[in-house]
Amino acid sequence: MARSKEFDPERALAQAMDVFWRVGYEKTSIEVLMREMGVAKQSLYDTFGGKRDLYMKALAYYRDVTNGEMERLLAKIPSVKEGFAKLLYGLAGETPEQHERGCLLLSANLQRDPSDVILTDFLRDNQARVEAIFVKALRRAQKQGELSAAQDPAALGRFFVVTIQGMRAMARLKSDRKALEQVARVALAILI
Amino acid sequence: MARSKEFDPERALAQAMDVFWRVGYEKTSIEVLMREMGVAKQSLYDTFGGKRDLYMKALAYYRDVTNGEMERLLAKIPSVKEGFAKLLYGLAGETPEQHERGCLLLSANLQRDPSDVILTDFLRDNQARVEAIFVKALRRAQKQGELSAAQDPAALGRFFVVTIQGMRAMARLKSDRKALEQVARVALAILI
DNA sequence: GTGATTCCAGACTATACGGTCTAGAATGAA
DNA sequence: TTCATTCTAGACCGTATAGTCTGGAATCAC
Repeated sequence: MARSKEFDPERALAQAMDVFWRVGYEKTSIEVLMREMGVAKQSLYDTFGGKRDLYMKALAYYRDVTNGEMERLLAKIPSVKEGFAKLLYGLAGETPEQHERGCLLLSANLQRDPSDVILTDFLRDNQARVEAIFVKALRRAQKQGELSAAQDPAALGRFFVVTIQGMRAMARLKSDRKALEQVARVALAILI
Repeated sequence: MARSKEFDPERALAQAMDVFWRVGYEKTSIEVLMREMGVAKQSLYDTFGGKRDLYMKALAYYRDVTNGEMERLLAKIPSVKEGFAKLLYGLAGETPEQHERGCLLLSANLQRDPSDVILTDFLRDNQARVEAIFVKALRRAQKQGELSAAQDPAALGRFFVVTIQGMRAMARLKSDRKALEQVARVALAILI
């Protein structure tokens, strides 16, 4: 048989995600990817395909990690309102470096070529997934009597997707915890 | 003396802005700028400096136009709540092409190199300007008895900046008027 | 008309980058 | 040991692009 891989593909993918996250797709060169991933050029192309394939894999990896965390957070906290508060205040309280990185998928949305249907569909699908996570939690809140049955979970879910993306954009421009907490407080007041 | 310019520099700048808006800074080539602006290469460099100088001028132009429109809209409508409603529903009701373009300055924020302090400062300054426009309107609302004096105009102003940016991000990904109107309705419910 | 200036078209340069290919060393199963 | 496979290192190629430079035509004040 053959020689076995000397690097851990998942670990290398995580490193690639990290680079794309910090630097952005266009500005990331194959050279820096090789260095950060610790993989030679030929191995990179053999294992992940070209730069764009690697990018798409990194996006999927990012999505799985972050959505999983979010879902777990909302599920484990009895009070749904508290769960959303943790989410928003947690975002506000991130480090300046984290604020600067922002959200890989939001950056992907604003850097993408609109004619790139593969990427666009991927991001649309992800937005639907996040909305679904939020709607599920909001329905639970209604069932628990925490949230008025008159409210529309779908509308509220979309609202929080919008709020988080807006906060991410603001945080990326200026890492101002207090300002972000003000926004979080206003947004959370919707949940009555 | 000399020959006078054959093109209108402001008109050419508006065209450049349009290209950067649709295509993004990185993907915009000098060649397409020349074509769309109707200006030869040498004239472009003589009049506007390099690509980056032109970009910065286009951003300033965009800022002046859009902020001016926003300020005028909020000032001319007696009810401040109605003014914000017009703003948000207006955004929701834009054409798919407009949604896809999104906001030039939001794109600039998410495409920028964080080490680019000139651009970063420019965008921070603009965010402060927009917040100030909103705060001014919200104070008026309080004076008119339209908004509770217990509310914090600074926090609400930031909240609407965040909401609009989030809506812009969502609209760029998927031009869904009804979904955006749902979000607008939820956000406007804050104004009590 | 004259001369300074600006216009346009296009050649040219330097650079960066994605991707392919070559060559030899390292590895592991049969 | 043998041999297929994967590894690393780096040469190489094609392309795209920002910016400079050249040259000749057009324009305007004097």
